Amino acid sequence: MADITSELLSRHRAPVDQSSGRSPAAGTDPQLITFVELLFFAYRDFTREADAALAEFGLGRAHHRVLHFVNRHPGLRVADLLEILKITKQSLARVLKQLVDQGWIVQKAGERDRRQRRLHATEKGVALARRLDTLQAKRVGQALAHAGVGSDGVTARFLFNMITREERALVEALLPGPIEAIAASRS
Amino acid sequence: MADITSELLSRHRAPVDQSSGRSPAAGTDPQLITFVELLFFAYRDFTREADAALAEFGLGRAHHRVLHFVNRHPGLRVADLLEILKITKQSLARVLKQLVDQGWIVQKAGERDRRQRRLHATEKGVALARRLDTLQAKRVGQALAHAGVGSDGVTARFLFNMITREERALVEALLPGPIEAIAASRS
DNA sequence: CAAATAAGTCAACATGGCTGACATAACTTC
DNA sequence: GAAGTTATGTCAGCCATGTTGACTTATTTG
Repeated sequence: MADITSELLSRHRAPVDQSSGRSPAAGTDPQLITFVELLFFAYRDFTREADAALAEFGLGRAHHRVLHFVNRHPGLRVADLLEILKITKQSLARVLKQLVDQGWIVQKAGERDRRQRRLHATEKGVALARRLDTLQAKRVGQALAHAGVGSDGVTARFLFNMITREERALVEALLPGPIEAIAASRS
Repeated sequence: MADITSELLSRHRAPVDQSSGRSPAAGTDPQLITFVELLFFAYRDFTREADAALAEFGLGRAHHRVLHFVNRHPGLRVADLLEILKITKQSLARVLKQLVDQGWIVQKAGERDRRQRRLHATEKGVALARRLDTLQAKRVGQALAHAGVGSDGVTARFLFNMITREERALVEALLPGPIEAIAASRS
């Protein structure tokens, strides 16, 4: 391996370009762009382990998202999933059908409204969801542990405020409690 | 609109399921799973505005990523982009070709090594990159401003530590300085 | 000069988004 | 009870963006 890495790693001493600098977005705090990049890299790696585990079963990231939220919220309806994931019914149907056919999720008609298909993870589905959750929770836990004083509160609030304002109430309703309670709890 | 939202929003009072709780991943701090979900929602919305702006030009998220890093690091090589984005040469080639054909990016043969195609954003490319950066930087800036005491340092360290350990040095080399300098600067 | 490297290319395929149109069952309203 | 609305499912096709594998070309390096 000889080696891209060496050039990238040595950039501070030997920049790739004569001008040596980054093009700043005029009017934007250049520091913020660094956070934008960090978020890209963080998410890139956040999903990689789970994706690899899912591939063992021929599943993809879309299946993961559905299984995750169904496991977290037993009895979730299809319409709820559409709100959460912001995808179309047809996109959801494709992965949901596979999850049901392969025995990860079961559908039960709603008791009050029998048009509804309340979704539940099967035993097998719960086991997979837990395995994936554990992978991602470990990464998050490790990152929080090294983030410094007040990391839980700050991180919870930061991520929550990245959500589009109109969506925040909806997300908060899915969480175990108000965001401020979460921000305060593990600190 | 009558209305999914109402059921989701009322979950704390009227849970969808008799058991009323979430299935915890045994052995995993259940609070951490909340952070996993927050990261999903944060990223979901982080990308939406920029995606919409890109659609005006018939471009997608993949184009954005390439344009962003080329703009940030003028003279970047194809091999560097592959390392950063973790995609294959063929995937990159497709979007890069479009960006070059449409005049967002130009390629210049390397001076020392004429096999290289050093990439640069054109004036038009810089303008678009800035516009997108500004959108995302504003969102991040707003989220940081409401995240509480020490938000910059904690968030920078949190996101950086979400990156796979082996990749961190590479990312750090792309940033304007060591992560600790970034974590310390805007605090 | 031979080998290694940087980049590009062709072909085929998978995943997961999208639109539009239509079907079915069950609930709600008049 | 008929008519309208709602929850869900489905067919068909398209697009963006990822993948593998095989091969080419130009250039640098040993």
